[in-house]
Amino acid sequence: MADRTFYVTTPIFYVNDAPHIGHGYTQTMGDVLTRWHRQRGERVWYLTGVDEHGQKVLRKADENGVAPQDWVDGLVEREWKPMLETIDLANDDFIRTSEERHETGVQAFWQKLNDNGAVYQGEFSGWYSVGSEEFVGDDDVADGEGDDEGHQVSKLDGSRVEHMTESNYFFRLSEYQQQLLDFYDANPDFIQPASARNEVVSFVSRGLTDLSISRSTFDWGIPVPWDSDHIFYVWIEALLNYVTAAGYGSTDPADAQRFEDLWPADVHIVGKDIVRFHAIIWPAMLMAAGLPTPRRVFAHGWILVGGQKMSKSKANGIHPTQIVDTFGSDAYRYYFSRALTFGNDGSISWEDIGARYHAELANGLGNLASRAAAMVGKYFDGQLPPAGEHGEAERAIVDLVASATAEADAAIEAIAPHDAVAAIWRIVDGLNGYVTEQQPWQVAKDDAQRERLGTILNTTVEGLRALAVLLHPVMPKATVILWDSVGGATIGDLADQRVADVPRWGQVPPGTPIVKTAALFPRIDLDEA
RNA sequence: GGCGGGGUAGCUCAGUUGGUCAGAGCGCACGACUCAUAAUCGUGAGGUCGCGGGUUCGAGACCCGCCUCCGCUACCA
Repeated sequence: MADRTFYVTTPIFYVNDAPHIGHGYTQTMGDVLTRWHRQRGERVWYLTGVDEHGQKVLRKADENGVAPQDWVDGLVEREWKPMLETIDLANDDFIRTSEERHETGVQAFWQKLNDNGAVYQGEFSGWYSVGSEEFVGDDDVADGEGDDEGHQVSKLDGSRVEHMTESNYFFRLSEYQQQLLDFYDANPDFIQPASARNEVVSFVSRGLTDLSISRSTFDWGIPVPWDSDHIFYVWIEALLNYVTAAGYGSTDPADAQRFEDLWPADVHIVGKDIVRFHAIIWPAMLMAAGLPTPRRVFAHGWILVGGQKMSKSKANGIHPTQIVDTFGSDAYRYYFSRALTFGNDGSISWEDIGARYHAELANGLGNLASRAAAMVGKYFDGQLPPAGEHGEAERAIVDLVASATAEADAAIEAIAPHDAVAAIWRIVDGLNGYVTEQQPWQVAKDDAQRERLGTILNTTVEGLRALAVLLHPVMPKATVILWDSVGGATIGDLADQRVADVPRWGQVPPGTPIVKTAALFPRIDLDEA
């Protein structure tokens, strides 16, 4: 039992666009992780949210002729919050960077750094587009052609840019190079997987330059408290969501208490494109503020989309809804947990989702639940028979559940949900094999083997009981149905079941009604889907 | 250009420190069974582990070269 809360975050996603498959993936993995920890009996806090400031949002709002706050309000309500429902996320908090709690915390944080000398005023120079009134990144500048021959232009909107210098504030990031390297050295697991860690270490080893933290050319952001002409550079305030959401900077004692309990975060789940911000800038900021650094930053890979059906609807990505509408949220969550190695790139395809849905969920787990309930119904009037003495086959199942549970738990600890699901699936396969080999339908023909028949079905139902608990973090909905089907109500709420108790046999009392429910994962005609 | 990660059965991928490591799942073929969502179980075919050298008694796994894919190489997020 943890003495403090297990705190997990996703990145806060930039609300420039609608969510796509990658966002859903990150959130789902964090959800599986945190749900599992809850079932270990730990206190858990799972944070996700959105990043709403910055030039791109402002530009998008301008293009649509609305105020930036109205623009993000619409997107968040219309797209981002509904997605949490779509993929069945059990997040504890959802932070928006335009919220007051965030602004307050950000200003308190940077005021502190300004006070202790970690910030100074300097010159920032870069390509500036007078037309669109913004600085343009070096990569977004190109040689002009035609009328713009001899000038540099912005690739974003084609407007001419000129090299300009403005006064703004800097964070003394360069002073943290050695401290960071020492930190990585002392905490080899801070950045995972190793490939991400290597990139970060080599990057920092090459030297760091100070970081510009404010902008004065536009105003969609959080004001710098000591200079109202400036707002904070979006990244430098967005990162702070992890602490502001946890209560940092609030004057309410309850928030201070909450922050004490939550911080430092146990895991920041991030995409590998933003590792640098989380593994370099973020810890340096925290060091400067005298706050503890997060325990782990875990970078997951890219999802590559193949197959016909999916690429057809590509545009700027695939919306999770497309998958959920056809296969359901459980299957969606299962697929991403199982089919991709968390931390590596992986490919998905509509065909593969369909194949795994049928082979693993419908034929594997769903059919197992179905055949078990059907036999208890047929041979024992739907009441769970008591188990007689366990034979070798039963002992093998009991051992299998124990070892698979331990293996899955260790995999979650290592942030390898794909391994956890694979371990749990050994139980599904083991039970299907057990039922087939024990041939209860044959045993049923012999009245003298009534007890033996009961033992087989009792063991199968107990196995399903274990599966319901172990798979609950991955498939919250289907497992509740399964739990009810195997009489879990006589034990308690599924969410209250502990991982550590899973291997304990004989939890469902004999006589408990075993109900054959509608198919957990009905077969789907994909030609029509 | 520099740094880093890949290229393993039709497909998606596992393969710590070199010696049952040539594997899994899916797909396919054949067989068994009928409780079940035309589901389940068993058996089998299939690969010169990107290419060429080298080290070693022995190399997907170590070294060198090459081909190819991808990521990073900071202030759009």
